Amino acid sequence: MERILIVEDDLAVQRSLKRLFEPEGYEVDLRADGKSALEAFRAVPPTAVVLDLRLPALSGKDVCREIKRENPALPIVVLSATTDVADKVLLLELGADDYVTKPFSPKELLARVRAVIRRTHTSHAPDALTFDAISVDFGKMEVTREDCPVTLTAQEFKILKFFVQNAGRVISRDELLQVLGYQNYPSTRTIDNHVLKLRQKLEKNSANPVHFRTVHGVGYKFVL
Amino acid sequence: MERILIVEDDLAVQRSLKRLFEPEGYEVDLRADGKSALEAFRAVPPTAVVLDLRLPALSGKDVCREIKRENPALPIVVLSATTDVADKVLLLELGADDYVTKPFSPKELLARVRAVIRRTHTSHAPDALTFDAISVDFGKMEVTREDCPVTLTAQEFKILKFFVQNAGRVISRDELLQVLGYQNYPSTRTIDNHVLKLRQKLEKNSANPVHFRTVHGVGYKFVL
DNA sequence: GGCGCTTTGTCAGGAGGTTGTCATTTTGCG
DNA sequence: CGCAAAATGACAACCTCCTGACAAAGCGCC
Repeated sequence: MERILIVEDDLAVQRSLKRLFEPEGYEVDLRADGKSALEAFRAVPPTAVVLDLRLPALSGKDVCREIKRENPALPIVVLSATTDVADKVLLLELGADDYVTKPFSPKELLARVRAVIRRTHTSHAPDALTFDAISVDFGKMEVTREDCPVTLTAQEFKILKFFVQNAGRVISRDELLQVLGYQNYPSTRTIDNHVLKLRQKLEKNSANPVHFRTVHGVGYKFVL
Repeated sequence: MERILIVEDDLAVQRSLKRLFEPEGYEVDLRADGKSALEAFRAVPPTAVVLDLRLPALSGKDVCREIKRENPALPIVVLSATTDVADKVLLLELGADDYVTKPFSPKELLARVRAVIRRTHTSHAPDALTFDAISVDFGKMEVTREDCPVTLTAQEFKILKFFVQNAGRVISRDELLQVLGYQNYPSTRTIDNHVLKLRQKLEKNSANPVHFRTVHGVGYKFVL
């Protein structure tokens, strides 16, 4: 499902945003300051970001610039308290994709977030990736191995996608659980099972995995 | 063959743009002022427009606005002499799809033009389409199956159209709700029903759908 | 190397969520 | 009012994913 990272320090606004997005089927990740927002963004890249400009610890502008630097494709909608045109210009310069001025209508915010998501979704061409004899198409959610279609479940696909996006890096189980949208962790066996399935479906010899390596005591690492 | 309408009054830049696009297989239509640009645009709609901001006769802004008014889907890339951000904001508000500031790198301009073309191409469907024994005419809103006319309701047709336009891609129910013009209310059961109808009307065996596939936990995918 | 503890691999149910389908109600429109 | 289309609700069928148990493997310590 789609994750929205909401960065907003006012608790009342936080709550109302949560109430706005969750019933619409979005998963909401609430952060109150810029530092923790960046952490959350790095841990699990969300589908879109809703960013308040006035923030403690790290200004919204810095957060915006930093997120765009690391992931230019990730859409950001800024909540701006002022209607000052200079601000808007600045934001677009920083790379924000859209902005809504406070006080904002919930419907409008929702519409704008959806718009930026769709914009990036459709313009984000069917990016695919091939390695070994395996090719992965993220838009179609299709995977083939030696030209044979392999069916992956939604969760398996999420994990594979995260692996591919973070190829080479060691990834903890906790991180993978977050990818699946958990905060209160289910048993650690869960991840193992998913990795098992991925190995069975994608590795030549699932007993001797080449791509989905286990890093004992830490987690997993996807290579190539 | 893809046509690029280039609106640029500087003859030297004209020449270099021509030399940039023609070797890439584009047909180039050069215009030096806004008035003649609009004439050209109305005579033969190009695939994309490259528009200089500073123009005689009619300002680039007006041309941009006018073209977008008549054909919102036509992508426009603006050449802006100034790096003034106020201009950029204005352009995006006028409906420009992208902008490049002078002096620009030819490679970058080419890339951006290609990007906007691809963006619109993927969402622009042909007027008619045939698959299996089914043919769909979007202009006439007619569908036939094995030469028998099939009647679809307005909503069913909208969904079918979106499916066809995004063939192969996995589509969430939320996205489909947006297609029907909703921001929120209807339950996701509604989508299921519409898909059910489409399957009953178009699939050979609606119990084993070939074209309207369900992607468990995610949404649907239309193939072929 | 051998022992024991911890971590991971693997499997088989079962709970819980998701979807297909139908009947029914509500909406929209002339 | 009457009709058609759309939305809702209910239920069953299905699929996933989680859990828990056990086996296997890795690591540290002697």
